[in-house]
Amino acid sequence: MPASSTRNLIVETADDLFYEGGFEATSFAHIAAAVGISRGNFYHHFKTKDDMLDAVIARRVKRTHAMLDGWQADGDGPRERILSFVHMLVANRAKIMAFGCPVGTLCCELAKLDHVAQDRAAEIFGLFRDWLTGQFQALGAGDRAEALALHLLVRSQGVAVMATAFRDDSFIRSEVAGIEHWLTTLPDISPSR
Amino acid sequence: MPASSTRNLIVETADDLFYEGGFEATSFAHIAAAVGISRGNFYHHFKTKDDMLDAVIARRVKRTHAMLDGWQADGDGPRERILSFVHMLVANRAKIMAFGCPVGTLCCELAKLDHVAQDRAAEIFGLFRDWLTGQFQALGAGDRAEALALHLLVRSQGVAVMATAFRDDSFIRSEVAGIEHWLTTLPDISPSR
DNA sequence: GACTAATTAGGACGCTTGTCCTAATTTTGC
DNA sequence: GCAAAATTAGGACAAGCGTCCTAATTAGTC
Repeated sequence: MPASSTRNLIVETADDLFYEGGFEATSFAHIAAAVGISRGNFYHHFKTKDDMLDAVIARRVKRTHAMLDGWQADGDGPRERILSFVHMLVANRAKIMAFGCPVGTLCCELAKLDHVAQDRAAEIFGLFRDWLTGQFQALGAGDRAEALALHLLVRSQGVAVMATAFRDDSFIRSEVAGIEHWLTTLPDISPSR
Repeated sequence: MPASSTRNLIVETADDLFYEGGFEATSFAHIAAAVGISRGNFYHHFKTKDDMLDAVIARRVKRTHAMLDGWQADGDGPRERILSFVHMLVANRAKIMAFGCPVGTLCCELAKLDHVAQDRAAEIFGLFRDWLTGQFQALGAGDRAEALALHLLVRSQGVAVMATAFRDDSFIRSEVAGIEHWLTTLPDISPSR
C-alpha cells in the first residue's frame, strides 16, 4: 500500500463532506471522525484547510476529466454523449435534491466567502463547457456550439437549484424530458464525423 | 419613531449580510458592527440566530409579495409582466455575479445545513412560481402554465449560478436575450383580458 | 417628578474552530 | 538490527462562536 494512502482517504472523505455539508461548515473534527484519525495529523498532509480544499478541487477536476474521457470513448455519437451529461441529473437526483450540484454549490459558497479558490472551482464548469462545445460542434453547430453548451449548463444548474429548493423528485424528470426534447429540435447538420 | 426601529435595522442589515456572506458565515459580531449596537442587545429582539433568520425570510417574503403586486398593478399585459421578472437578472447583475441569487443561494445553503427554515426559504420560490403561473395562464397557456413558470425559474436560477461561477457580465445579457426570444415563441392565445 | 417597563451595553460562559507543537510510533534504507 | 525518516497521536493555543446574565440607561405612565 502506498505511503500516502491516508492522504487520499482524507481527500475523498473531505470531498464528500464538503459536498454534503459545505466547505465552511465542515470542520477538521468532522473529517477526522469520519476518517478515523487524529486531528493534529492533518497538518502533516496539508498546511491549511485551504490546501485541503485545493486538493479536493484537484480531485474533482481529475475525476471530471476521466468521466468526460470515458463518455468520449463510448463510441456513441455526439447526441448520445450529450445525453450522458444530461442523465447525470437523473442518476444523481437523490443527492441533488439533498445537497444540490457539487460544482454549482461550491462555486456559490466560495463566491460568498470571496475565497481565493473561487476560479479554480469554476474551472470544473469550464471543463464541461469545453467538452459540450466539442459535442455541439460535432453536431455541426459551428459558431453557436459554445452558446448551446452554456445553455445546457444553465438549464442543468437551474434544475439542480430548483430540485434542491422544492425537493421534488418528479421535477427533475420533467425538466430533463424538456431538455431531451430541446436536443431533438437542434439541426443535425453532420451527424457523423 | 417607533420603538422597534432597532429591530427593523437589525433585520435589514442581517438580510444584506446573509446574502453577501452567507447565513452560517455571518456572525452576530458582524451584524452588531454593521448596525452599530452591542452584541448582547440582540437577545432582547431575537431569542436565537435562527429566529433572526426567520425574521429575514419573513422580510423577504413580504418584499417579494410587494414587488409582485407592484408588477401586477403596472397595467401592462402578462408578457410585459413576465419581462419585469426576467429583467431582474440584468438590473441586479453586479450583485448576482458577486453573490448569486439571494433566494437560490439561501435555499442551497440551508439544504446543506439541513436547517429547519429550509422549506420557509423555498416558499419565496413558491411565490414566484405561483405569480408566473398566473401570468402564463393569462397568456392562455392553460394546463402548461405552471410548467412554463417552473421552466422560467429554472433558466433564471441557472443563469444566476453560471454568472456567479464565471463572473461574466456578457453572459447574463445573452442568456436573457435567449429567454426573451423564447417568450416570443409562445402562442399568445388571449393577449388581453 | 417618581415608578414601572422597555431597551441597551458590556462582559462572562462553555464550546468549537483552525493551527501549531512535541512526543510516540511506524516505516524505510543500509 | 539500527539509524534516519516519515507518519501519527494527542493535547495546547488564541480567537471566534452563539448564548446568557446583570447593571445601566432610556422611555412611558400616572
